[in-house]
Amino acid sequence: MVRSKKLQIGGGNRRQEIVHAAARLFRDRGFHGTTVRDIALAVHMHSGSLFYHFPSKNDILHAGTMEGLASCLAELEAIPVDEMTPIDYFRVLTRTQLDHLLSDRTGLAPLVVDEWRHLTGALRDEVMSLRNRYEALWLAAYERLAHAVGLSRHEKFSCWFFLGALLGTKNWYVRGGEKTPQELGDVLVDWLLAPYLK
Amino acid sequence: MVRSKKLQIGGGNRRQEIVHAAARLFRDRGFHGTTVRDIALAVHMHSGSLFYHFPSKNDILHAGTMEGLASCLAELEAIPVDEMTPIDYFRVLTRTQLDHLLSDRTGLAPLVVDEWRHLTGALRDEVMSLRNRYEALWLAAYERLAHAVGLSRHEKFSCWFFLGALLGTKNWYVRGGEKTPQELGDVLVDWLLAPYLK
DNA sequence: CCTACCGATCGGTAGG
DNA sequence: CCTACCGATCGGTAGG
Repeated sequence: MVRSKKLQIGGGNRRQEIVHAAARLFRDRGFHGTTVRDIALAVHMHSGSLFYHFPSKNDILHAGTMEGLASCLAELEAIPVDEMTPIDYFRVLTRTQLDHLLSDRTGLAPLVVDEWRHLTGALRDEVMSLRNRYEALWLAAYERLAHAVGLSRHEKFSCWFFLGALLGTKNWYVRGGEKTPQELGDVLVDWLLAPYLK
Repeated sequence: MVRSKKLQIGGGNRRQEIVHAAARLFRDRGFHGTTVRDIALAVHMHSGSLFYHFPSKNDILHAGTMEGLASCLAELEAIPVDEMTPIDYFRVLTRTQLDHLLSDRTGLAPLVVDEWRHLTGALRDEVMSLRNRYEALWLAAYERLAHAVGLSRHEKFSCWFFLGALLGTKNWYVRGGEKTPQELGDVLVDWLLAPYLK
């Protein structure tokens, strides 16, 4: 809670620049494949200066992962679940998630999916507990859907299959191709639900 | 093609030991998070000795990825597609793939899924061309299935969704849990096909 | 496959 | 946030 004035005023933006630049490098080269000099160069700093903003390289990954995860959660939790049918809600959830993942305006999404694994100790635990909230949201949505349309048992496994299909898109989706991320979300939901919607 | 006698006779096993030990380290710490000294220690060598067997650390990753991918392909291509219905074939394919991925007797599977991305140049190209054969096999199987049971259009996307669900299991499957890999394969196929099988 | 070693680079720090 | 730097470690090599 105790932060220097400098950090609160001027530091905030610079911190974010560092995190976002690092995120893209981590995505392309992996966490351990990226050096602090790579990051510093990308934000036009000298490598030692990074450590004025962050205590360690690990903390940069941690900050990026937490920010990316929090922003994704915020988007998903803003969807008015109580005003929608289970099917509509699930469709909007999927669209929103895919847009977040594939448009990835901040570059942070790949940290949340993959790179966070390189964290250890307390930094990793913090990520895991936020991930639990994320998974709980999806599981609740999937179970609600399953009861509404009569999907099979094994809802826990099925939800994870679905999330695998969803997050796996980042390995093959091509931006500017024939579908926008949101349109791909519709294809995904239809793939799952087509036989139940007739 | 020209190999020293030493490599052909005694070297083969030692080479495999190195590759398999390295694979588990790459899986746990990532390619760049693993040092040649880590690998050497795991096989009770001195770090310099690795370079008697491989020209570089990259070549160890390459060898592991190619071996893992080739062995997976061999298992999948050994399934007698002509003697089975599209549905049965697809089910056996899924079971076999999940057993390969989740039992992972060699430790090479994670290289094929993730770590190969850290390769560059010709080594990466070689992996990609073998991966193309792998993807073509799955796409053919999925299309055959789709025609047989009347799955929706977008077969390319759908197949990739399915592969995402399948390969994504490695992020959450717990060995020795309530399902064997093959049983999980059945759950996965039922998840996809249940409404069409009634 | 070991011994002995190299130049380069790593994450990070001290002092301003 | 820069300057100047550190000790440790990196992937890899020469010579046997």
